[in-house]
Amino acid sequence: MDGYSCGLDLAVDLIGGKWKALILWELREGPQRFNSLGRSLEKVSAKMLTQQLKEMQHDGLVLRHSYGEVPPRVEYSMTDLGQQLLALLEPVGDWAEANYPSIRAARSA
Amino acid sequence: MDGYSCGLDLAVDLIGGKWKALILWELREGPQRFNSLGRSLEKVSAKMLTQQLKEMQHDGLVLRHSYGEVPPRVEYSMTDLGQQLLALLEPVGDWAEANYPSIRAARSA
DNA sequence: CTGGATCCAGACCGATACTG
DNA sequence: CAGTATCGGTCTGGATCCAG
Repeated sequence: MDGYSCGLDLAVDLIGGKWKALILWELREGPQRFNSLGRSLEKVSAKMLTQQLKEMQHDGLVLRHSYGEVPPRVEYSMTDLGQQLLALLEPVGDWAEANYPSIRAARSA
Repeated sequence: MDGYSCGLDLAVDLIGGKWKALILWELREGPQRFNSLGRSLEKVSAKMLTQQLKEMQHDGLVLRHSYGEVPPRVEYSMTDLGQQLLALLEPVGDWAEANYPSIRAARSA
């Protein structure tokens, strides 16, 4: 496991980025184009989106498919690895949403 | 959900920090003292550890108990919320560890 | 449309020294 | 032991302009 102390360490490295988990989430219903992703994520800049997508490609979580067209059309989709990871992340998101009141309460205490 | 676009967004905010998931992990077998945590995490500085623990207290994930002793003794433990979250994070860690070979392969490709 | 390149402010984080 | 305070370098991330 190289420099990782445990699996969780590696997992944080894979999706700890500010946008990566959300990118997977947005891809849950199928491939999306670059600008479509950008609109879905609203607050992400093109620069960040490019950067995070590149890292996720490099980690084997997403796939980039460029149609060789003009004007350009590029679609991003999840790999098998990405889909597996998202499947584990969904319960975390559901839990967070369900416990939002508790978290709010803790924060305002 | 205030500024959060979905539950996953909130979850990333809760444990997206570089050390938070690992702190929960280290607390899985019971309360730990400040320096003990620091040694377990190895590469974390006292400053970072303090900071992340504070945020996690504020979010209701960990509890800080100070025995009013000299020399000081402070123990950190998980709240119920923290334990629930860790339970969901463990499969993610297990998955990452199991798929480490695939990830390595993707990275070196 | 899908980016790349550059600039810049602020956040992040490690090292060090200090306190109760 | 369990932190706090400060300094300074690095990295993040937004804004802007440019290219194929």
